[in-house]
Amino acid sequence: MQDLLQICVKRLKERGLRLTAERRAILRSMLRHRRHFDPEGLLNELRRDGVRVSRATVYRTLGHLTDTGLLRRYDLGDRQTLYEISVGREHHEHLICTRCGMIFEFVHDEIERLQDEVCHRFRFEPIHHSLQIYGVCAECSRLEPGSRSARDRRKAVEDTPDRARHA
Amino acid sequence: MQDLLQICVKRLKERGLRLTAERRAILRSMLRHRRHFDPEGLLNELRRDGVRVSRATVYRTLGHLTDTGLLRRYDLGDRQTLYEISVGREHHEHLICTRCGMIFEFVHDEIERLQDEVCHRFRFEPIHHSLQIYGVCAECSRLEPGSRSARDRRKAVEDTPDRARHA
DNA sequence: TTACATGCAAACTATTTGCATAAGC
DNA sequence: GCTTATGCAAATAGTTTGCATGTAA
Repeated sequence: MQDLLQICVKRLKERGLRLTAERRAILRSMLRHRRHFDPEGLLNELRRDGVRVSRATVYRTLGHLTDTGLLRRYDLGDRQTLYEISVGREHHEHLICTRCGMIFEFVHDEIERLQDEVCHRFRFEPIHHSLQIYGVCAECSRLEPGSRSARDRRKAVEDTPDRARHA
Repeated sequence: MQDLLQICVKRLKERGLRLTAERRAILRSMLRHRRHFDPEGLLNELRRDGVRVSRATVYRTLGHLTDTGLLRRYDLGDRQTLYEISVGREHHEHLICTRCGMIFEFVHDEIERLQDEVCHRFRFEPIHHSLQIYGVCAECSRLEPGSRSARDRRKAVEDTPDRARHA
């Protein structure tokens, strides 16, 4: 994790981006995430840690980090935008439970290979991709016969952003 | 196309949804699209045709049609939400050119099969999925050495919503 | 010292909602 | 006639931007 920070700092400098106190704090905070995070959540963490940083700066910084390839941005629909560190992490796909909002990840080489094949056929130069499968996770189909929308449920669990939310 | 209208009308009635003049106009308008369309574009078409309908009604109706399975909604990221008729159309994936905004579609049974396999492994019950590959299309990599963002370009071409935008 | 970054508040975009009125069935 | 749908305008959520001020290099 320390070296990840080094890599990020190096990359920023290479791009002529300045290492401000705010950016340092944002890097530190985002590097704590094993998985994805969203801008608002990151902002909350920063505030909780006593870091004074504006929402605008968080958005601007996440944008820069995405541009420099240090972050990947995923648009999961329903107004959910997630970021995750791309350094040292394989690209992966998402299973999104529409009941509890839980997001599972999986890596699938063969699917990736087939995508490349398609791109080649279209003479399309792929930069990145994003596969989301929406449905009902094992726990939810076991526990809940009714269904709340992912959005409602997400609001209810927003303090437990990174792990399974089942009991 | 006439029968598609019949199917839609039938489905609405089954769900106890009323066939208002506005909904009729929305159905007529959306059924003209061979491919995807977006809410704002549809609204513009309706207005162009002299139909008086509010934006709220368009959104509400598209929501209903999606709920009843007559439409599929795709969230392509970068604030693009597209709809397309699902009746009589296979599900497909998207190649999105980040320079010209052009969207290509492809169907890939093997990728779908592998997805089902993954879902099964996770005991995840898939409802729908969405695969987007972002990159540069053949024309763009040939024509334009520089690159405008998809968003900028999209604004420039918003009057040609459904076809290739090259030359 | 100078170009780049920040904070603030206002703007923006896509979408949703409350409520009074209108109209299918 | 009862219930559902509509239009309007205001609300919402997420994100971006203009501008004066601050600061890394």
